[in-house]
Amino acid sequence: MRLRFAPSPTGALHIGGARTALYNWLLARRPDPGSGEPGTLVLRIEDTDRERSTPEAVEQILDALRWLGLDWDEGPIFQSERAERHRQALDQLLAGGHAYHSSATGEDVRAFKARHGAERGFRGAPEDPDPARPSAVRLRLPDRGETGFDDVIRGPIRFPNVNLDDPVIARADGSVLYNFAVAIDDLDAGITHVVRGEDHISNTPKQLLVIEALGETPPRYAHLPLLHGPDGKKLSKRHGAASVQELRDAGYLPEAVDNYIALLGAGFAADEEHFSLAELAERLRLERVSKNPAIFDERKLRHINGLHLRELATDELTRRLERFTGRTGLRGAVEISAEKIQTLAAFWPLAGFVFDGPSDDPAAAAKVLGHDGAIELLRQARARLAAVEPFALETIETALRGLVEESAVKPGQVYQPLRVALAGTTVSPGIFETVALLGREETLARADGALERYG
RNA sequence: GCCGCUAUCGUCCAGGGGACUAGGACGCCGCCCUCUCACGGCGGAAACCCGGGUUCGAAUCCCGGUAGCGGUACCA
Repeated sequence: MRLRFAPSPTGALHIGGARTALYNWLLARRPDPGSGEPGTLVLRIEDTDRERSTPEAVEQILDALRWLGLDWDEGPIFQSERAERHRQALDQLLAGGHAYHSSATGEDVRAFKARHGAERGFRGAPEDPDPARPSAVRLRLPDRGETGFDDVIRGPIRFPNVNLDDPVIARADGSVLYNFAVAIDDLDAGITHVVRGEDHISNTPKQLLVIEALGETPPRYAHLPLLHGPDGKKLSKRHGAASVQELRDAGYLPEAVDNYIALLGAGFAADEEHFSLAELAERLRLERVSKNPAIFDERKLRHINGLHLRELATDELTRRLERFTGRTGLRGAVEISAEKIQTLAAFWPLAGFVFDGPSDDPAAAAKVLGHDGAIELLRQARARLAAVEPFALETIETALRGLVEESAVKPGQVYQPLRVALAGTTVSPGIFETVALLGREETLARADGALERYG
């Protein structure tokens, strides 16, 4: 199996494009069910639009792919670097009478359809090339018969040739168009399976016709369903995150992103959905991929992210969190926060107080410390903590639970004022763990600070 | 308009002629656990687009309609 993926080099790696890349990668990274041989993955860059595909933009795409844990065996191959070969194939078609020069414009095509009916494909009149006035090149299509293929996911798809326009395959300036270039490149790279988005279904007959005119054998095609935003429309910025880069910035783990986007359309049995890349590669079966478009649901991504996050060893999670936040010395706080966060971004709002001091949340203070007896209980908690020996998790817990029992109050009446004194907020990691991490000196200082301010 | 693809809970997936009283997950609601928030556990509400046909029997197969989406460039 030889596969390829060809992201648009516009800087942002769209989530749909990421899934296409991932599926190709998964398919290539496990032994072919038939031969037992591993597949080969070719990266192709469609970079003919110089405005959008700068070297920086291309590098951003590659970076996003690497972040997802994907690699490739050959490439990147730049479409722009293959101009000579494209020119040669074009000459071959021209010489063989499969293509012809045509200066027909979009206007001419519309006029043609007005005469022959909207469903009638455009057929142009061949013109002699005039060096003074270069013209575009169109592929000559047959009127009879149909062009079709057996989609691995969807089954047979057929297009009556009579409905297809003679496609322009080269511009007047000699540069070739995507549907021509990609067909040549797939052939030359020996691609056996083209796995891409559903938006390419109607491009397929054009590519097939090019390959046929060249007398070559086409690869197999599999068209993946598209990904949409929660409103059913094409996924875009206003849906929150539309690119892999945005997901990374939002604190998602690459293994969770891989897991979730692979699930959208994977058609796995419903009993499990928490997978590593290796497990995904083992299970993915193109024939089972769903045919309907999926809606990207960030809430489910969060859930799966939480699963992968809690699976990380503390040291590894610490490493990632330190890189994400740009801070160091986070390990202790990570240890007591890990089970409470779903994304990397959730860590600092939960545990940042350990390093930056209690956050200033007057509403929380008023709500908790304003209660009858809260200040007094905080004072007593402070006193007990001052006397705890040694200052460790178990002894701290014993001391505070003792206070709860002896005061005959609900646990929260002791813990919440203390929490607000230490963290500034009503939500934090476990109170005993927080006290132990802060240490006696810091804990007492913060308790004193709260007593002074609100007492 | 034309060409094409698709149609099961709000969402993602199972189920592909009888095992369907349609299953799981996310989300939502309730309860339990509990120092807050999470995690975890238990329970609940929630779907076969519509109409024909085939068949003893249709969510499942066929046809039509409708809807959604994609394409319709001298873009990729």
